[in-house]
Amino acid sequence: MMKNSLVSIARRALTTTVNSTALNLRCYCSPPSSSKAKLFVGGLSWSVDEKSLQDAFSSFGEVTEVKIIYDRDTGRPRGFGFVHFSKEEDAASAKDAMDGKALSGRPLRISLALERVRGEPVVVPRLRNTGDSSRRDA
DNA sequence: ACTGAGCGA
Repeated sequence: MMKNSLVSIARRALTTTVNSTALNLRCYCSPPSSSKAKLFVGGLSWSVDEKSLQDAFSSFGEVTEVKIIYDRDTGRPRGFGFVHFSKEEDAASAKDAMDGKALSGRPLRISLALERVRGEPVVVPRLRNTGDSSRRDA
């Protein structure tokens, strides 16, 4: 029970980007019970399309939404996307079935999509201290 | 043309 509660704790993925002037923080939360029908598909070939993913995943269940993430800087696909299923079990089946399978000649990495935290990414204007040594908080 | 380990506006 208690261990299950600990496991149920939402894990946070923190991406820290250190710049000369600012520190960019992006937080993601893992859904405890909801939005499990959302799959993160990584390792996608840069030549893959949304319709390809939809066609590949619709074979396992009803795909409600398919979106491939493109880089807004270069305009090229980052190589990963998100697939929404109407049923969580179908999403899990598709994940278990398509995970490790090669699409467009490239192995796919499928996992539960982490839900991005609401709001905009936290941007810290400046680092308080470089911290040459690990500081202990009282 | 080449590249990649990554969670979206």
